[in-house]
This record gives sequence, structure tokens and C-alpha cells, in this order.
Amino acid sequence: MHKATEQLSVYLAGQGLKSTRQRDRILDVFVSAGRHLSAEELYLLIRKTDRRIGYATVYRTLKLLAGAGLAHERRFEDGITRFEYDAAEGHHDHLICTRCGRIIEFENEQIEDLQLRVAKKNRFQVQTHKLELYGLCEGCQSKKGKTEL
Amino acid sequence: MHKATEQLSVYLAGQGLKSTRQRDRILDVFVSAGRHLSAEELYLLIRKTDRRIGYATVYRTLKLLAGAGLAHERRFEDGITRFEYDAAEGHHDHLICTRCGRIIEFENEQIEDLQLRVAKKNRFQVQTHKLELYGLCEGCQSKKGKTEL
DNA sequence: CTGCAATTGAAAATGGTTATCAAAATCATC
DNA sequence: GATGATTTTGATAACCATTTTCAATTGCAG
Repeated sequence: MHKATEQLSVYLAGQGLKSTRQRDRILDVFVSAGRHLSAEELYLLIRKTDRRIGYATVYRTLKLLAGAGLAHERRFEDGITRFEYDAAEGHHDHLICTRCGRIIEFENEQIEDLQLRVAKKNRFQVQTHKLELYGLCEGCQSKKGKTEL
Repeated sequence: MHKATEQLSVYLAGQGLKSTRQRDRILDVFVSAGRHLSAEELYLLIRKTDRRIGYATVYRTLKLLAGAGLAHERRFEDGITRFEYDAAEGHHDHLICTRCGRIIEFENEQIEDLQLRVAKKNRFQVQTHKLELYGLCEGCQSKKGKTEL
């Protein structure tokens, strides 16, 4: 049992929820993918090895994982919600390639500090934040053509 | 004729598009509102004084205004697209109250610089960016209850 | 085991946004 | 002004990601 599966069990037990084959399977595929996935992408991945899991269950389980702190919900400019596995590491932001969809993560302490300073100046109490830089990744800068997003 | 109406005329003429009562009216109400509006909010505002303008036209016109540089499209975490009138001022970011929906704008040169530095380090060519701080505005910090977003 | 609450899957519903299309409006040209 | 090609409009249907519904199934405490 990986750390993630363990963490899910603990969460489910604590909430009086049930452990199911579907939930374990979805988490497993999700963690293995190791990248940002939309509900549909995950559904299709799971379908490859298990056709007995429904679309709605994938959506429901992703929400559940987000609640358990095992997944983070990200909504970028294309309007599709994506989830990323992120057990409990620190906050990070994203560089998003508008051509190939590639997502690069980064952390920057200085920017975070400046954000808090801005909030303070406006007497605003920050709960979460979101910083996204849209543009072309290295590989796409040399290519020609339309952007994807 | 305000500056915005003038600007729209010039844009329409330049693109071989037509000037219509609806477009002028929508722009006028939009600019007068002086705040971030969703298509639906704008539609309802317009309906108060002119019931002959359709829903679809409001959507189409907002897209048009965005193309003309008269409106900026913003998509926050609630999934609803909002537009803000912004003739040609510089880029700015947002503080968004998760309780009352209030939106405060801010600019911060230092953060922008750091963003470019991060991008450079990742050999990423930035096209646009988005920085949003979600939390409680001053007025909402003292209130109790559920958040709206 | 048993029983009941939680969960599932398939399908329908939802909600914001966009496409369709016939009718109406715009505008360059006469 | 009138004409006519082209654009725009409004009502409605379609779209599409996501959520809800609900009967059937499953997990698990007792």
C-alpha cells in the first residue's frame, strides 16, 4: 500500500466513508500518472485497464481526493478543471504553455512575500492565491502555428 | 460621444463591421457600470432600460469589445467569465473576496519583474499572466458565515 | 450473516456559453 | 432617399463540462 492509498484509507475512516475498489483504483491511476489530469483524461486512463468504473465516479472521487488533501484542483484558462496529485508539499504556481498545454511548476518565495505585502496594504486577508504565466515553453518557441488555448 | 464609443466606432470601421444600436447601448451600460460584470449581469442591467436586446447579443458584443481592447475577459475561480472595462491602462491583478465577491485591483511592478525572472529561468516566453489573491476583504473579515465562492 | 447506510453507474439534468437561422438592420453605392 | 449585398440580431437549440438522480450494488458494524 503506497503512502497515498494509506492516506486515503485514514481519511475515509475518519469521515465515516467507505473504502471501495473504485476509489483505490482511481487514486492509483491518478498518482501513477504523475501529472495534471482532467476528469476525462483520468477516466480514459482508467478505462484502459478497468471498464467497470463510471464517469461520474471519477468526478466524485476527484472531489473527494481534493477534500482529503490528496489532489489539488486547478482551473486554467481553457475552462477545464484539472487535478494534480500533491500529497502535502508547499504551494507552487504554474507556467502554462498555450501551444502544447505543458505545465511547469515553480515556487518563488519572494513573490509570495510581495503578495502578502499587497494584501496587507489593502487590509485583505488572503486565503489562497493563484499565479499563472501563460506563454510558450522552450520547445514551442521555435515551432509555428496556432496556439491551443 | 464618450471616448469608449468613439473607440468602438473606429474599431468597427477599421474591421469592416457595422455600428448598431445594440453595440452602442451595451458598451454604454458596460462602461457606466464601472465594475466587473458577467454577461448575465450586464444583460440584466440593460434589460432595465431596453428589453429589445437579446442575451446572445450581449455575449457576442462582450467578445467583440474584448477584441477591440475595450474590455478584458477575466475568469476567476467560480467559473463565470467576467468582463471589465479597461480602455488601455496597464496590466493589473486582483484581490477577490470569497465572501462578498468584491474585486480590488492592484499593480505591483516588483512582482511582474520576478515573474519575468522565473520565466526566463525556465526558458519560457510569457504572453500573459494572471495573479489572483482570494480571501476576505476588510468588511468581510468581521462578519460570520459561509463564503460565496 | 444481516441490515442499512454509503456508493456506484447510467442516464438525465444543469448552467454558462456558443451556434443556428430566418428576419431585420446597416451602409456603400446609385 | 432607394437598392441590395452583407452583417447583425434575437429566439432558440445545441454544446459540453460537470453535477444530480435514482435504483441497484456494495461495504462494514453489529
